[in-house]
Amino acid sequence: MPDTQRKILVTSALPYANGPIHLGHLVEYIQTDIWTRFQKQRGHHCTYVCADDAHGTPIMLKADQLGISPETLIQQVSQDHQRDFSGFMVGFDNYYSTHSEENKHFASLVYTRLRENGHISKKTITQAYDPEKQMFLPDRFVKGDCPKCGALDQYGDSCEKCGATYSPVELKNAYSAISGAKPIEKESEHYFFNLGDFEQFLRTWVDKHVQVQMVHKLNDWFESGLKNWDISRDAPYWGFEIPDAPGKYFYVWLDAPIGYMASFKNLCDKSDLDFDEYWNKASTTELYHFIGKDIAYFHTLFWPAMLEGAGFRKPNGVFCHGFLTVDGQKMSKSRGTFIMAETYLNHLRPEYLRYYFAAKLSSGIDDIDLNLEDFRLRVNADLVNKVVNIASRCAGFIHKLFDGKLSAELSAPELYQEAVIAGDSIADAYEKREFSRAMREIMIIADKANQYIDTAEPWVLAKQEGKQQEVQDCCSMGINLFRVICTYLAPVLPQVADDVKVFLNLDTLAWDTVRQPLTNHTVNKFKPLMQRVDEDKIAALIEESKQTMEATAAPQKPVANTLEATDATTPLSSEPIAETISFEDFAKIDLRVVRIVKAEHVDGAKKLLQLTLDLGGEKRNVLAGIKSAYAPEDLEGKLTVMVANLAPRKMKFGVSEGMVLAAGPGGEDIWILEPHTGAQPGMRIK
RNA sequence: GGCGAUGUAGCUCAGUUGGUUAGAGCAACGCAUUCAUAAUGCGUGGGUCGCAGGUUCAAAUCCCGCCAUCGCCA
Repeated sequence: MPDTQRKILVTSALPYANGPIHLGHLVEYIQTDIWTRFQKQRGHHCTYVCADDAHGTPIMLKADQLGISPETLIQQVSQDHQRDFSGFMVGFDNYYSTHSEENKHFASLVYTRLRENGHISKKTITQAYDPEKQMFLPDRFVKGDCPKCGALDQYGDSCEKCGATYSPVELKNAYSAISGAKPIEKESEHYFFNLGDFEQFLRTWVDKHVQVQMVHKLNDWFESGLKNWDISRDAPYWGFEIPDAPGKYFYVWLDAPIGYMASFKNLCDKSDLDFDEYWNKASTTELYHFIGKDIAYFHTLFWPAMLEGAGFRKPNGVFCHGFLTVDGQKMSKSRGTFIMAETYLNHLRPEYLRYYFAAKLSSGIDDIDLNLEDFRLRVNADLVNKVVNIASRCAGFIHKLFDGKLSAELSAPELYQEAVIAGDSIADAYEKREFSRAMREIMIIADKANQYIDTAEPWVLAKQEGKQQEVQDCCSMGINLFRVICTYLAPVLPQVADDVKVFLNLDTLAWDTVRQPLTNHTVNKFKPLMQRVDEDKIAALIEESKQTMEATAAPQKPVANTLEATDATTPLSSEPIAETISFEDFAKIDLRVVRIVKAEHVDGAKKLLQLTLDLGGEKRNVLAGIKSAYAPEDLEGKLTVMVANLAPRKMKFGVSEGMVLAAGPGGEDIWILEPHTGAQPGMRIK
């Protein structure tokens, strides 16, 4: 038991209830879960709550598309989410929903207190309105042509082609993404939370409660001025109606963080936890929120200001983490690296990923990369080859020669002591969320254990007369070190921890129990605790991810209620087949197979790559706008197709002598053509 | 375009307030070993610390510029 038992409430951000959990989400839940398990293992009273974020326009519309009620949708999604979390051994003490009585109560309570304290104001604003569907349209639900560059079919807030930002009313040929109708402008009175009232409070609060990297970013926001926050939405809206304001609903982001309170309240009603003890203004309990850096604004400004304004306690810390990339790039559906939690679990054990994330997570906000090859090698080397191996190589002797009984004394007490002392630094690393440091320090103990066994050579002693005691001693020593290591790894590897308890015949792996080594103690027969990550399983995972994404990509397009505009997203409808041409017209275009011998970045160019193409003798320089989709090194050596007789064109960054053929809407989604194997540079395509 | 973060060995990352020949794990290579899930141990090679300047007796570390990646904003 620790000297003083802390009371800690921990949350992860609430996942949005309109889609499945993927590996990107899991960085956060695994990080939080490890930290929570660590606190519990240390003897603190730690409670981990979460919930589905179940309100808002996207959910309303998705339910509509599917022809089900929002209640049914969020019910189903909640089940899927909880299945996935439990599959990854994320051990919430309570998992709830923002669509709940408790949340309605607290959202209203927070709001009315803010209003009573003068922090709510009203203002009439003009927004895009869908006359057919009779609802106001969020920016993302208005589509049309970019007013700057004319790119077709862009969202109402910004252009993906040229990056321009604008308001939906500026779009040319605007249409509602829901009904296809042309939006009109309409006025409505909105309710605002006066964030500006809290500037002084926030400036000092932020300094002490969020990571330094985040403070830099927050300073930006402070300098540009805190704007009042629009917290109301007009009916029809899927959410809670605002008290004394018929037809006005709380914006989803208002009641989402309040969901932390609601979930905890729900747990209090089922247990002996006291809500007020944790949430009263002067609470001495601790409150921490783990979130992604993308939602920092809500959690480091709006949320503490709301709590302050409504007379509740503020968090002790808001911990931001970075995003997940896979093999160095954003998760990509076409590459099969957009991996759903469920898909992962069809192929691989959750603890592999838990360990890998732990080995890479720090307290900072840097993105972390899941490099699949590194993942396999790292997990196999550390967990199986190093850690599990220790037990595996000692257990046989103990079991066969000594009937499972460990020696009465440690043969290398100083080494054992070293491992116990290392626990202080490891605990410090866990506490500070420096998980990568913790894993590194644990592996040093594992290395030392293997070195120890190598030096002791029990397999040699076992063959010698009168050395039985030494065999038992050194193997007992190995088992003892193994126990210490597994205790330190327990927050990361819950299943292994449970299995180790059975093997070692222990009923707890509480942190401090390692101070007392296992002597004269009988252990059970050893069973392999973990298999290596199989290369084929990873390949199968990627393959299934590709297929799943292809399968879901199609039906996700709104089949919806009406109108032609809904299928505007198919390639054929957004760009109809061009006018018929004669064969002679086609024959004028000289298409050739080429090899990309060199591909490099162009200084100063945002979209272009410079390609050196080999036509089988002749070389051409081509500037291609494919930088957003390809890294140069991925192209070199590959074959593709170019228009060889296109007139050279002078561009800002040089002359382009032709063009390569590619398809796709742009951005990451550009695919260049590649001939089947056998084609040779210079061959004409006809 | 503005702001911020990042850029260290093939891969993943450490590198405290500037201070000897820049570290670890994995991978590679050599040797040893066989108790262990072809595991382990010892050893070797491998780096213009993104590029180019500057400050300093001394720079991966501080300053300026540029490049790349990522994010936020207009």
